[in-house]
Amino acid sequence: MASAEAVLPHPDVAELQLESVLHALSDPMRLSMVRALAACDEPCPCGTIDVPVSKSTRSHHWRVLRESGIIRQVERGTARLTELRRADLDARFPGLLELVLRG
Amino acid sequence: MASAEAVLPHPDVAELQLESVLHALSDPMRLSMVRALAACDEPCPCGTIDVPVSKSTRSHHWRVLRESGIIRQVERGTARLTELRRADLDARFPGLLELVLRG
DNA sequence: AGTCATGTTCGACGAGCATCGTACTACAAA
DNA sequence: TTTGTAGTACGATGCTCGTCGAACATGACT
Repeated sequence: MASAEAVLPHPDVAELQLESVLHALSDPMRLSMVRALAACDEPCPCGTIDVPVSKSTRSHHWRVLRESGIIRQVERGTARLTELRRADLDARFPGLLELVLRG
Repeated sequence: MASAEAVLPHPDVAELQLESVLHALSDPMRLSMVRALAACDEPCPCGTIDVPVSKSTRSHHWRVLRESGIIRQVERGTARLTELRRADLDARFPGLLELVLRG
């Protein structure tokens, strides 16, 4: 059958808060997760991005990134397809993402 | 006589850490301080920028901004002349400051 | 000298956060 | 059905951070 996809709650583009975004990106672990995610060119299960922390901590970080509007997640089966909200971030904070990815 | 100026320790341009800068800017109070500072076109005593916190808290925030490399401070008399490190920030993280000041 | 202004430092307090392990949910595959 | 896989939720722990007041330092001005 067609894959059942459930969308999680995400902040709208207009609701993105600079403080929240900066705070989310100021954590080294989350920063590396964002950079790793940028290397994928398609939405990928967040489990495929490995970071040296426990499963629950990783889940926590993805939540922070999602709630600040940096990533978008869609549930498919047991997996949670994750991608950067490039266009939204560029629209709201032009240049920020590029800057962060360059390091 | 010539005004006695003492320079405080500042991180070098090459030492600026993205995480530290983002963390410093992710606090609403510090963000407003940076924006207020940007409105001055000359180095001004940090006391002239008023924020709704106590004197010691304000001092703490200036220290965080200085140690992350966002501002430069020079002592002159009892005052501490403060300015944004625009050129340094632009060199290291192009576009970031402009983006932050725009909101 | 004495006083005022500018700003730091210190200790304390409360809130938030990064981290973990365990328990739990839900889909998939055998 | 049973087992495995992907991920969340919860409670606990320890650290960091924003905040304050009080004390201190230092230069300027009378």
